[in-house]
Amino acid sequence: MCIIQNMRMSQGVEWALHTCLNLTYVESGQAVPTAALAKFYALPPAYLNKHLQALVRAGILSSTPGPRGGFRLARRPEAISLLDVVTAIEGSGEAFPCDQILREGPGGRPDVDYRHACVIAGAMRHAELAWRRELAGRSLADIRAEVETRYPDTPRNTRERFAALLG
Amino acid sequence: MCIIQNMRMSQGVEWALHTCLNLTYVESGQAVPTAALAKFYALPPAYLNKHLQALVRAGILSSTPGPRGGFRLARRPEAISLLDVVTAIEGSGEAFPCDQILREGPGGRPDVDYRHACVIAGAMRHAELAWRRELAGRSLADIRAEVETRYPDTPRNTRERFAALLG
DNA sequence: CTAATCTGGATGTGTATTATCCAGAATATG
DNA sequence: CATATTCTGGATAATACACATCCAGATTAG
Repeated sequence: MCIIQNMRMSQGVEWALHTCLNLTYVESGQAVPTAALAKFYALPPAYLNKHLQALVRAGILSSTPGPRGGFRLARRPEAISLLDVVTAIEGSGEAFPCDQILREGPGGRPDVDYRHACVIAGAMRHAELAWRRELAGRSLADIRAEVETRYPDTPRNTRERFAALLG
Repeated sequence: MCIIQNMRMSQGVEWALHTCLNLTYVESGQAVPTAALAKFYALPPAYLNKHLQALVRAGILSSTPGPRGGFRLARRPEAISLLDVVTAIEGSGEAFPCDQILREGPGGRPDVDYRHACVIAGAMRHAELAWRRELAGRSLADIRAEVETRYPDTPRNTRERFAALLG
């Protein structure tokens, strides 16, 4: 009966955010392979690796092949925003798809780009900017600080799990 | 090569927003059938009708069956926000899908609802609230006023097109 | 040299979005 | 009252996309 749907970002965003956050607890210089990062949350390794590759392309992670290789943060946690991670996985395209239906409307002209001229598209873009601004204002370091305030065991738990997985 | 995707809302949102905006130009009391609303932008009538039904269920439009029937706004344009229309089509679910992967992590517990406990999920929700707030702050009347400032021909064009379609 | 690991392309699978059609109900008009 | 018009909602089909796997090739530690 209903066609109601949900604008959803891919689950990979969740994987990427948690994985990046965990990597802030790895002593710098040490790389973590896909297999260990996947086991951390029981994620499918091959597919998680695709997302890790996207994070490397975005300059958020760096990768090293070979034994003792894997992934590590490419920048300090203070310099990685939630928006950086979201954009790396989801792309920077707008959530409101302006198909420029005004072209077919009265007074519509084929030479006008209604993605810019349309007031509705502008309003939707404006709202998305507010969303991006919020995400850009929060770094992995901010998130980590809040986590440690609310769940003091997290650093120990995380490091122990990594130790076990890398053992 | 890439798995980069785009969080996208359905195209129906664009159809619904433009259609509702056009309906603000119809003299109240008059209903416009699906066929006319679809021709306005050369949209598929049967599918547009599904979206119109969703707008009726949301209390944004009211519908009348029979000859001279169709759809009209159920409230004044000042009382219909962009968020109302977006929610009617897209639903009110969150765009960030928290799959609670923390359950599988160190110290993860099956009895905790990580959609609330997870700091990352909270930050994503916070950003979405900023988006919703922007959309809730803009009414169809606001949009119409901005349209008329920038494109003074719009009221005449819209009414003429409706007159032609309603014959 | 060998084993470990990343990279990126090819491919498969299932779900969601897009779209159509039809039977049934409601109603204006003559 | 008969008829044509229009909405409603269910069934169904086509297409696109998200999710997932696998493999060959490149890189590097030991």
